[in-house]
Order: sequence, then structure tokens, then C-alpha cells
Amino acid sequence: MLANLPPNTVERLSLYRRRLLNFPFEEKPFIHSHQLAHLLKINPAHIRRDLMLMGFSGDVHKGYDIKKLIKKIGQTIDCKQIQKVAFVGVGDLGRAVAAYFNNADSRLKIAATFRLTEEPKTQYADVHCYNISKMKSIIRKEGIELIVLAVPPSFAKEISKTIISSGVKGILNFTSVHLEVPKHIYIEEYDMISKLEKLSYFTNK
Amino acid sequence: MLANLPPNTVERLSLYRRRLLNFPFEEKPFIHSHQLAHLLKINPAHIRRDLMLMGFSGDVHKGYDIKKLIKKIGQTIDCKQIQKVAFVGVGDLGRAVAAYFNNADSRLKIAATFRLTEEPKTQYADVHCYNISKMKSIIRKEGIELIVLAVPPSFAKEISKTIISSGVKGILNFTSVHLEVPKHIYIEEYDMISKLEKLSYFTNK
DNA sequence: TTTTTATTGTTAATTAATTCACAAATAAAA
DNA sequence: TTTTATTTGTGAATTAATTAACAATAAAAA
Ligand SMILES: NC(=O)c1ccc[n+]([C@@H]2O[C@H](COP(=O)([O-])OP(=O)(O)OC[C@H]3O[C@@H](n4cnc5c(N)ncnc54)[C@H](O)[C@@H]3O)[C@@H](O)[C@H]2O)c1
Ligand SMILES: NC(=O)c1ccc[n+]([C@@H]2O[C@H](COP(=O)([O-])OP(=O)(O)OC[C@H]3O[C@@H](n4cnc5c(N)ncnc54)[C@H](O)[C@@H]3O)[C@@H](O)[C@H]2O)c1
Repeated sequence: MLANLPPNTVERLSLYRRRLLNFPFEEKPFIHSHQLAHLLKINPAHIRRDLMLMGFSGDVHKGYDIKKLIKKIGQTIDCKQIQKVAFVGVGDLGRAVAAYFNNADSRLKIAATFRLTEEPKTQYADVHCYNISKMKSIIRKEGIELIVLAVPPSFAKEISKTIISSGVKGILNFTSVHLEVPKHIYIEEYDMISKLEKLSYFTNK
Repeated sequence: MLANLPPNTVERLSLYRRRLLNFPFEEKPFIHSHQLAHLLKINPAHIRRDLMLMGFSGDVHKGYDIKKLIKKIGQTIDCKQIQKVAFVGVGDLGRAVAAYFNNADSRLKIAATFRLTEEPKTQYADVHCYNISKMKSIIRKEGIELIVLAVPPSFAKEISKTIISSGVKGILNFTSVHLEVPKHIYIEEYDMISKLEKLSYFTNK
């Protein structure tokens, strides 16, 4: 359980949980590996293997107890205490992610959002939206460890420097800008266009 | 070049292109594998291998000619003719992706967007925004092949049925809902929260 | 009761992805 | 001219991810 899980397993466990939370488990409290696999379009052996890595067991006939599984995934991948997240840049993308995030059950908590001006709104995702100039002090005061960065590309580099010097542990970078970060900061990037272009390539054979 | 490239290579080639398009190649027309690798935080051998798979060669001392490389990536991963894309759901997320998309250079073209009502705006990303009721006929009339789906979860299943029956080839599904699609339709899903939860897991060791 | 059927847990096998390592090439330095 | 230093291109090695396979189990059917 405390063993180091492979990155892909961690990501899948998170996906299993989200799907299961949307599953009518009050009526159907158990699920088989092939059923969950079907929902996620992956191989059933994958699921059994991932759950095994967590040390989670199902019933050989009933399958997996969904409530227990959701709980176990939490114990495995969630941090022990609440870990605070800030959104830097709350335009279309930041707002979409923040809203989506607020529905998700986990031990991550949005503690602040930052943008250039405080107007016209001072709250997003039920937390205060501060002017970017207050970012460093608030990250420190609140003990924010994770950042979702979604500012316009032209500001990304400059803002990332402030973020890094505030002592965060991880950044999910949505800007397409290369950020120079020290090794102890974990950075994850994502590009939706590359997904679309991949889709295009493979639909054209 | 027409060889089947590994999925991860296709995705990376797209990323290389986006980074290179943001690179000042008018002043610095060549780039070395280790420089590009640094920008993308990957291994230089990775880059050399991916370019080799495309059949692209660099100069052993100057490195890779950036303009030529961008062109070669296009010839390799872009479709031959323009391939049309529609955005179904143009809320925060759909708008963010559509706007980002419009900056990106490729042979994909947003041909229409759809949402529940036509008000208050009838254009997004410079194309007309139609009422969802017109989706099927417009997908067919325009020959739209790819869909970016970003509607509220409660509508996703129903809307996906219409999309499928319209004869598209691929769907990039941002809703967290399981969609039943026939095998000949390529579907790609993405979940930002699982990325954040992964970030959380690995920043906590 | 016995047989059939289905599913888990797990090891082994396979496949895919990544990285290493180095020959070949050649510009720049000595 | 000769040496040194780099960097590409690529096969080989390694590592990670995925899938197959099946013994063990026990419910359900016969
Ligand atoms: N990776 C992807 O797939 C992807 C997809 C869409 C958008 N993007 C990128 O995400 C970023 C945000 O996109 P968007 O559509 O939400 O943009 P947007 O213009 O709607 O929002 C930008 C946000 O950043 C804030 N901001 C602007 N300047 C700032 C500053 N100096 N300091 C702090 N905050 C500032 C604005 O107040 C606003 O909240 C862009 O960089 C865009 O290119 C990436
Ligand atoms: N995968 C992820 O990481 C991720 C992240 C954020 C949001 N999401 C999901 O993406 C979707 C969109 O999120 P959002 O924040 O943009 O939501 P939103 O409410 O801002 O936008 C929804 C859009 O869908 C349109 N719509 C509503 N009902 C419709 C119908 N019946 N037919 C056609 N269009 C309809 C609306 O007009 C609007 O344009 C949601 O399902 C959300 O859960 C996923």
C-alpha cells in the first residue's frame, strides 16, 4: 500500500474512483473487473492488477465492493492531510477546471485563486480570488503546495518564477510555455491540441 | 514516413511543433536535440529517435533546421486535406480549447460549434454557433469528422448517440461520462483531476 | 451430490516505451 | 595538419506497461 505505485496506476486509480462515484452503487454495490474495464475501455486484467498493487481484494463471485474500493483508493493515493491548491489565472480554462475540481471528491482543496484584477468577481469555486500581487504571501500564509497555472502565455514565465520562489511542490502547467523549474518541484504539462492531432492522425489511419 | 508511428511519438511530434512555433527560429534557425529535449523535459535520444522515425535528418553540427522540421512534422502527422472539427458544448472549457486551438497551426479546422441555445452569442472561435438541434444535419453537410465534446455530464450520453449516428470518425471526450461507441470511432478521453491527483501523490512521495 | 460456470488474484509472457551507448562525421581548436 | 569536442543516427539494452493465462474458489445448475 505504501509501496511506490507506477505513475500510470496512480492515474488510473483516480479515474476508477471518478467513474465509481458516478456509478449507482447504492443499488448495485458490487462491480466486476470486466464491468469497470468496459466503462474505462481498458483491459480487465489491468484493473485486477492495479487493485492488487493497492492490496485490495474483491469477492470471487460478487466482485469488488464499490464503497470499500472508493475508500481504499482514497487511502492509497490521497495525501494524509488536506493539501491546498491554488489556481493562478481564472479565465475560461481555469474556471472550467476549478468548477470540475469542486465536484470531485478528494483531499485536495482549492484555497485561493489569483488573477490580474480583482474585478468583476472576487470569488471562484467558492474561494476568494486575489490580485496576483498577493500571490506569494498568500501561498506562504496558506501553505499552498500545488498550483494550476492557466495564465496567458506572455505572463507565464515571470509568474512561474514567483510561484517557484514561494516554495510550492508541484505545478500543473496549462500554458504552452517552457518553465524552468528546480528538480524538487514536480511539474506536469498537458496539451489538448496534441490530443486532437493524435486523434486526427489515427482516424486517418 | 507513411509507416505507422507509435501513438506516443505522434503526440510528441505535435508537441515539438508547438514548441518550435514559439521558438525564435528567424534568429536561431537550428536547434539541437538536447535543446529541444530541455524545453520539453524529455530525453534527447527520444527526440532523435522520433525524428528518425519520420525520416528527418539534421546536420551533425548545426542540429535540426527548425523550419524544415516544422514542415516535416506537418507532412507526417497532418491529414492530407483539411479535416473539420466541431465543438459540441461551448461553455468555459469548450471556449478555452477552441480559442487555444485557433492559435495552433495545423490542418484541422473548426467548422462549427453547437450549444443549447443560440443566444447570447452566435459565434465562437470565428465560426457559427448553432443550436444543438441542427447538429446532425450540419455535421453531415459540412463533412465534420472530429468532435470535441464538452457538454454537461447529464446530456453527454444522449448527445453522443446523435454524434455517432452522424458518422464522425473521432471524439475527444471531456465529459467524465462513459460513452458507448462503435469500434470504428476513435475516442480519446482526458481528465484533469486525475493529473492533479497524480501530482499530489508524487509530491507526497 | 456432482458438474458447470464465472471471477478473482497472480505470475508469466508480451509488447511498447524509453534510454544507453557508440560509431560516424566534421567543425573548431591546437 | 592533427587533435579535440560535439552531435547525429541508430542498434542494443533496459525499463515500464500491458495483456495473457490459469490455479483456486465457490456459487449456481444439474
Ligand atoms: N494546454 C492546453 O491544452 C490549453 C488549452 C486552452 C488554453 N491553454 C492556455 O491556458 C491559458 C489560459 O487560457 P484561457 O483561455 O483561460 O485564457 P483567458 O484569457 O480566458 O484567461 C487568462 C486568465 O489569466 C489572468 N491573467 C492575465 N494576466 C495575468 C497576470 N499578469 N497575472 C495573473 N493572472 C493574469 C486573467 O485575469 C484570466 O483570469 C493560456 O495560456 C492558454 O494558452 C492551454
Ligand atoms: N475532463 C476534464 O478534465 C474536464 C474539465 C473541466 C470540465 N469538464 C467537463 O466538461 C464539460 C463542460 O464543462 P464546462 O465547464 O465548459 O461547462 P459549462 O456549463 O460552462 O458549459 C456547458 C456547455 O454545454 C452547452 N449545453 C448545455 N446543455 C446542452 C445540450 N443539451 N446540448 C448541447 N449543448 C448543451 C452549454 O450551452 C454550454 O455551452 C462538463 O461535462 C464538465 O464536467 C471536464
